[in-house]
Amino acid sequence: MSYSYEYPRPSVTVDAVVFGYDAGELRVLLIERGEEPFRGAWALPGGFVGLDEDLDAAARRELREETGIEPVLLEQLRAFGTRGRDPRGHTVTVAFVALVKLGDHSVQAATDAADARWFPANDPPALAFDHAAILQCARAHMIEAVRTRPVGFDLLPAQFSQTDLQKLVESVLGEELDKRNFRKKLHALGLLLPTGEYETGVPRRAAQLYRFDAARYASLLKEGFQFRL
Amino acid sequence: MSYSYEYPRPSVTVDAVVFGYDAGELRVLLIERGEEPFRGAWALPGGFVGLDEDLDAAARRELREETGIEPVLLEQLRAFGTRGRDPRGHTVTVAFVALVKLGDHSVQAATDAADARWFPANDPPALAFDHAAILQCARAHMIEAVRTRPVGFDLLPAQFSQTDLQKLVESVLGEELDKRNFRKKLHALGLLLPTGEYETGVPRRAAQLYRFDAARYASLLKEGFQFRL
DNA sequence: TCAAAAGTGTTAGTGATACACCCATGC
DNA sequence: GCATGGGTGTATCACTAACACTTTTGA
Repeated sequence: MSYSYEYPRPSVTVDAVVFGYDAGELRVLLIERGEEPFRGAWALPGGFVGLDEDLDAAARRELREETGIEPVLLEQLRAFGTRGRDPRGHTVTVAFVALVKLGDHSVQAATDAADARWFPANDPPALAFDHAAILQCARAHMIEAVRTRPVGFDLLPAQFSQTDLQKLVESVLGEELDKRNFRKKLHALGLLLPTGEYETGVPRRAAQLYRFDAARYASLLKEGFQFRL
Repeated sequence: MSYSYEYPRPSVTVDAVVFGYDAGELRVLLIERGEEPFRGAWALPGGFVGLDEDLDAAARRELREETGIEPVLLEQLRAFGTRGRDPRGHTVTVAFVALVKLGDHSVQAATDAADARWFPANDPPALAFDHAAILQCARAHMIEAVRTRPVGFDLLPAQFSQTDLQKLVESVLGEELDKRNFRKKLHALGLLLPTGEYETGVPRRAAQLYRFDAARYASLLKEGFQFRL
């Protein structure tokens, strides 16, 4: 007996909602389940927590194993533990949200994932377990996050135009924003550095590219600064 | 064998940070542990999740059993699963925040709680496990909550003065607010109904008492209203 | 020369902040 | 009559929201 508890217990899993951004659309990474239950269905990547494993370490490990992705930003959403959410028996899952720059990663399914692909976050396929509810919760989390933290900088490539960032924010919020007001706020924050480079290959005037001033953001945070778009 | 999984697994517990408000101070309900580990230490009420039990049901059950309290408002904070947080073996706990009107409840310790008492939330005793970190997280949650949701109405008696509410908000935020501005915002929200009754037994002009217009708040919420103080 | 997006300022309104005095009451 | 908090309004400032045209470029 490897446990010191005598109690019967629910199982513990982690699931990750991995968001990326591509072609003007927020995307979510899903795997096709290669094992029962829900074999052949799409699901969030995730799996069982090891006996002596931190929750976030477990989430990273499952992500790596099932999809080949190593996210920079991974944060906990919350736990889901409704009775009956897993047909195999009572299972509590701790859901995480991860953000990745899509260009930095090519996904490759492995272990118990038959396939791994990006889907539109706002129009996903049917999902296994209660993963639709978890995704829904993660999208609500993103709406909050995109306004109060510079998450756009984790989703976009290192260099991006102001319009790129605006389109991303709009696609998360599901509403359009005024270009001039958006840029005014952006410049007021003082977190954008022009790189001196420009878009290429566009059939119109090329936009200035910027990068995120992470050092300045870190120092502003220490002074109690609150990001808000 | 009562499990259908072959995996070794962490244990799952729930812990509740129960906040009340009394004598101008935010308070937290703690129990004195009657069992090892940490016997005799103060801790958050909580315990093991039953094999087929919803997380919030488990939290309510543990609260009832250990302290006699049945909170109206109970919401999940997040899961804590750092390796080594429980000396008995890897244990994941899902923490909840509950708000109660102190006058409605008298606490009484039971089951594995030797004692149950209210402590100042901002100056608690040393706590078992990682409960100090959980409490810290719950306090941060309250700071956010008190600004964006009418939580004051869950902590105060049914009738209260504007000053009561302001003092509560101030004690959660840890900063003082301007009386006139506070009242202006409060009235702008339109959620306070004067009851026509007044404070009694105070050696000065008695303050008008109000109650929270819960029906109006519910209907405002449906229209996409966002509470903010 | 056309299409498509880049870039750029002003105004009006709304909400936030700062601030001080008189009033009612109980002792 | 005095001490205590109850109750009230105004002026300023900052931020938000609404709004349209010219410029650059590639095809």
